[in-house]
Amino acid sequence: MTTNISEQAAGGFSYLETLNPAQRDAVEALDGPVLVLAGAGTGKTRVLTTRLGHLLATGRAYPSQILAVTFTNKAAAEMKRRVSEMPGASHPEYISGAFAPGGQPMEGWWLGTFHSLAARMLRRHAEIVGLKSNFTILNEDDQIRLLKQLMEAENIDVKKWPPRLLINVIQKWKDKGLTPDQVPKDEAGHFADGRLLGLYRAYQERLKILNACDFGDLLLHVLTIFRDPAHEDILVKYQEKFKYVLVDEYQDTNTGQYLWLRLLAQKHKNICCVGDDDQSIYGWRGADIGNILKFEKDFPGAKIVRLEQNYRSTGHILSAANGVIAHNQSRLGKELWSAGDAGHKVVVRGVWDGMQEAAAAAEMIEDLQRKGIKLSEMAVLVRAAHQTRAFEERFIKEAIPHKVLAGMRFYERQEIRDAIAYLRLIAQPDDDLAFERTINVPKRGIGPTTVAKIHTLARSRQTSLSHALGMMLETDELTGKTKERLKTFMENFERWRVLSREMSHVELAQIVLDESGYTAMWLADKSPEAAGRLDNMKEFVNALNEFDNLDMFLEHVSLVMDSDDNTSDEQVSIMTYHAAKGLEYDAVILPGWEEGLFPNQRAMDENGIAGLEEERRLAYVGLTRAKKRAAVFFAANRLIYGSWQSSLPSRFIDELPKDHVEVATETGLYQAQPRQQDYISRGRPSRLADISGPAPKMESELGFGPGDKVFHQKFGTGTVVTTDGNKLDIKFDKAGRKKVIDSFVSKAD
DNA sequence: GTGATGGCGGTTTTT
DNA sequence: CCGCCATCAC
Repeated sequence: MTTNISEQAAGGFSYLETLNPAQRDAVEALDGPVLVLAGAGTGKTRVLTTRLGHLLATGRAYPSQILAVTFTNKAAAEMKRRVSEMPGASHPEYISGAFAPGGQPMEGWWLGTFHSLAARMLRRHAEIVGLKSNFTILNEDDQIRLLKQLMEAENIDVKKWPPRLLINVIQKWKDKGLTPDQVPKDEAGHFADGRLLGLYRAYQERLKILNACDFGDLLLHVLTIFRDPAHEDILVKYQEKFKYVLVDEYQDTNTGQYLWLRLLAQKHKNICCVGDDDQSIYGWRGADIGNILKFEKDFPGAKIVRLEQNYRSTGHILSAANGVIAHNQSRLGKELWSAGDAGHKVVVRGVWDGMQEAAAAAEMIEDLQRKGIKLSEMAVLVRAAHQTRAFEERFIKEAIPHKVLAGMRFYERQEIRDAIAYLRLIAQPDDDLAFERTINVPKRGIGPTTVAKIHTLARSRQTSLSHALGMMLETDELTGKTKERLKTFMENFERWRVLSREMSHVELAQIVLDESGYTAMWLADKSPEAAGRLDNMKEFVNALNEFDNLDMFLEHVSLVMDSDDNTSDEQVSIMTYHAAKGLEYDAVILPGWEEGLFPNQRAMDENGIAGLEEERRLAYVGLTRAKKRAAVFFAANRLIYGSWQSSLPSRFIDELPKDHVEVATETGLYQAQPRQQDYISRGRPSRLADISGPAPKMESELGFGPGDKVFHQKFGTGTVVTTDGNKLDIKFDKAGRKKVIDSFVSKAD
């Protein structure tokens, strides 16, 4: 089987000749540690895939000996696709099965996300950490519900300590590779009155009983196994197996992922990490740019290659992006250049409010279409998922084909999660969370009291809810209709479990949805969204066809959380900056460049300068997605929590170098703002910032004071109640009480 | 056990 | 303004 490979090796590697010298360097340095600092659009993915193909073509390794890690499922799928097109890698032995549905790693290939690869390892050694190999992977919702239950059992006030917040803290520990025993005592701190560490421990215990783990556990458990001297053989086996390690988006790895990589690469030390510090946008999830700096320390003699020639964007766009990112203090520093022409300047346009912004985007899209750019080559990128709505609505109105790749993901929709819960409970009777989700959906007259009874029994017998209910049904604990219904419920599942062995999971899913009454429930529902939900359920059953069996599907669902209906038709894409990483479009529209929204106020409040710089990197990522056209919008007014707020243009707009910008603002809404460099909080101060902020002055910066009569274009006339810097609290005659920036009102008499 | 009502808090980004 | 909850009447 190696014959073909050596023939390839004997011939020249034609694919190397199309690379520039730096790229070629990065590809050909196969042995030893390599760090590739690759700016946006410098051919990073190309280098990675070519390198992967080159490893195969030169016969250095079989696919099973290469660990290739990406950050997103999309990136993993893309890499598989591109490797398969490599001349040296096209040997059928290597490619067969490379395209697992949903981008899961296939037998033989170890190419995937950190999480999917770790899950695969964990399934092989699950029993070491007290799990069974068919453990379920919890989503965020399950995690929060579970923690909440534990808190209620421990009498911790869930109002004072929102489970969502606490689960985040726990998640951060997990991201750092810390089990409950390893969390530094002082770090557990004041959370939940000092009881968070105990909660963490209880939560992990509970997960074990449920035979489940959360996202962080996938890596954490594997790390635990690797670090356990009693199981050294396992680590050694993997270390020997993986002759070569490739890592994409290295700047976004967190500590746990870093430790995982370092352990795995220890034997052969052939590790190649590709990253760009300027595109590090996952600091909030524990990503540590320090990992880039640590690389040389941990792998002495590492070869460092810089890719700075940009092939993606035209000159003005690239210069604009460079100009913005240059304002960041903490960066390794690099300047991208392009051999291409200057192209068009970045358009900056101010509009009155969010609706006009969406209209302006629609208008621009139609204009670009007339100029010959395809809809599939355009994208609207936003800071936060909720911003997508205004654009979606407007595009529907204007009949602009579009797809939203953010916000509610397919598998997170209620009806889909319900359907999945049914399937989960069939596959795993002990899945308590699925049990709770299905027990009274559709309504069966099983209320909290009954569920509590089952809970109590389950807890005292240390068993699952399903099992506890089974026991209970043999007693007289339950009576009448309740008992009847629960019996039917149990019998249904037993029957479905039998069916699942003899029929395809697709048929099974359809039967379960119908027989459980779930379909009927939505058919009977006359709310406007019921029809859409039924459609989604059809799509769901359809999606099952892509998988060989139920288990594979469930694995996919927990890791991917997105359906693959990537119908790359003629549609404009709407998504977040985070989702856009690694993608490129001819034209990119970047709305919402306003202080507080982008840069996001909370990011700045919580993380200060570091937070601001991460926001700036997002701006950089956004701009560098554009090949030919980029447009930045900001609105003077926003509807926030149902009330209108004036907003100021983002400081990032001022940071765009003038020579590369074309201002297209009609009403003079935009003028450069004089401001101090190191002053973070500007515009409306947040609740948090208020605490330490400067004491409010009686008079605003523009000379408004309490009692002044003022006029606002949107709200009409009103009276100033209080002032705080340039922010006025005004009681409007018609519109009620609003907070407004003083430059948006004028004195009235 | 269920459905209606009203108060309150919340909007960052994802595997 | 929305969705989530706790509470209350049936």
